[in-house]
Amino acid sequence: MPKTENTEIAEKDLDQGESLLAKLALEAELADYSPVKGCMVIRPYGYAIWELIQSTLDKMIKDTGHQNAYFPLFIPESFLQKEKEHVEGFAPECAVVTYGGGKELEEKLVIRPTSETIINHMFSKWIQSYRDLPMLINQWANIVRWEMRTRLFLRTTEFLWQEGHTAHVTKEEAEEETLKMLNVYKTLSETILAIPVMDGIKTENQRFAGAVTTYCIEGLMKDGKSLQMGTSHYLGQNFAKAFDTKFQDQNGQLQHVHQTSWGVSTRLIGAVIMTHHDEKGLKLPPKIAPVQIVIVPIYKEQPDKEMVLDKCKEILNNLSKDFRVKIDDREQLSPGWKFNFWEMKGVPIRINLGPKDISNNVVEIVRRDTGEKLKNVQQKGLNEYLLKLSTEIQENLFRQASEYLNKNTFTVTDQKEFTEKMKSGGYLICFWCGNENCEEILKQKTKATIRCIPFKLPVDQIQEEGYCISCNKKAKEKVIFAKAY
RNA sequence: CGGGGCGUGGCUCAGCUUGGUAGAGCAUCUGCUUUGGGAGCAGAGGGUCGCACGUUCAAAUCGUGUCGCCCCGACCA
Repeated sequence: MPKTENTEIAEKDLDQGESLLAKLALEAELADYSPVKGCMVIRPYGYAIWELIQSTLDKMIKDTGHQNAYFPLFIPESFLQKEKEHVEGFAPECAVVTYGGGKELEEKLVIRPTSETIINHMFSKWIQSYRDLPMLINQWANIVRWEMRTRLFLRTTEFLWQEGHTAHVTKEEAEEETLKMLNVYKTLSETILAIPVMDGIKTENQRFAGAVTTYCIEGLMKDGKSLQMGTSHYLGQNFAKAFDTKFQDQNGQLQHVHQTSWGVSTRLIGAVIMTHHDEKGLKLPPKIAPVQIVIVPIYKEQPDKEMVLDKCKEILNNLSKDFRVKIDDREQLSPGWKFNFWEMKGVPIRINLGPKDISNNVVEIVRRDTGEKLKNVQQKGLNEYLLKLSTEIQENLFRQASEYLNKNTFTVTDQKEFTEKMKSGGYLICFWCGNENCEEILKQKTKATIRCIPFKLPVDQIQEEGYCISCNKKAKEKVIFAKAY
């Protein structure tokens, strides 16, 4: 595989691709394969990451006025069929229950691939007047989509997510909501997961089945492929019409509501894995690290041991106020083994503590993001020091990922260059005439698809008009192409 | 659904071509020495070789079938 000049995409990453993802997820004990094909078990360490993402996002969702609720896993088959595009989009990947209680069911039950239909059914009951609007609901749930090909965290048959569903009086209000939540996702990704994203609009090809407009955030993974990390849809009145979700306005007129839906899933954990790692293993951003600091005691003989462990506990107690911290006091394992173990698990900060440090009232600190060893850090004021360091690591991971994104984003104007550059992955920005066929031709050639029509472009790329990368006709839209998961 | 790979102690795998008493490393247990970047020595326990049928005096090994998982492709808000 030829290495393009400006790219830092390592050849080994290109080769390993997803086996790298599986290796990291399995080794770091985030997940395991389940006995059921395409499904995975999220292990405690992986689930702890999810809980941290979840609690942060849950607060953001509530802070923007939404309330949590829960709707059933089973959806009557007839519901799905009420919206034409929706059923066409989802039918092939639905799991359907036909038996219950030992009898064949009168109406088959679809295991939710998403909940627009059943939620609209309820909305149409709950919404009568403009005074009932906006209705702002979120649910945390599991969903099932029968995918042909699965990958740990990135695409599994069952996965966990959050789906927001809102209903509004006007189109404008609903569109504003759609963009507001997309922006929440962007903030979550950048400030919590330390992953920079491209935000934009999906082309018709990739629009959510039943939506008017689909917006997305896309992240560039370390192997050069793009990952859709979140979507937000303006649904217009499509579902409202299908489910007769109407309200009476101030003039007494009946109108259909304007709706949105938006979601992110456990795929975000896959994004973290594929963005932050090196040959030693994961690098978890402090804000979602289940263990932010691990203390490794180092001792030789008995009197040392007790003294070292006591000191470790003392430090743990102090740090516990500000951090998720843990002592690895397993006796049978050598310090060296523990260093490698916690590095593989992605713990952002490690403290090595031995007799020498204790006699000098210092500790040795090792940063996971840079590998840097910080010797002789004073025990006095350690919390403040580590709070600062933790922030710095969080920011540094984001900075590194941003640099990577910038270095692997190119503007291309002719097809030869496109084909050549796409070999090594990354984002290619170019003009596109809007014809789906043009995208298809390039997809056949390079496997790349249009990820989105970006909201913002680098300053030097602002240009009113150009020529379609595929057919060379005049084009107004600039799009981002990439190979995708 | 097509192509490929795999299935052997808890884990990673060798053994299969050319049938002949099931192996290694790691892990576990015991003892001693160790512990600042994946510790050493000595000893011990643990497997009806995915399943079924067949060939054979004899099958982890050969044949047929079957089940499962993984990978690649087709598919995919």
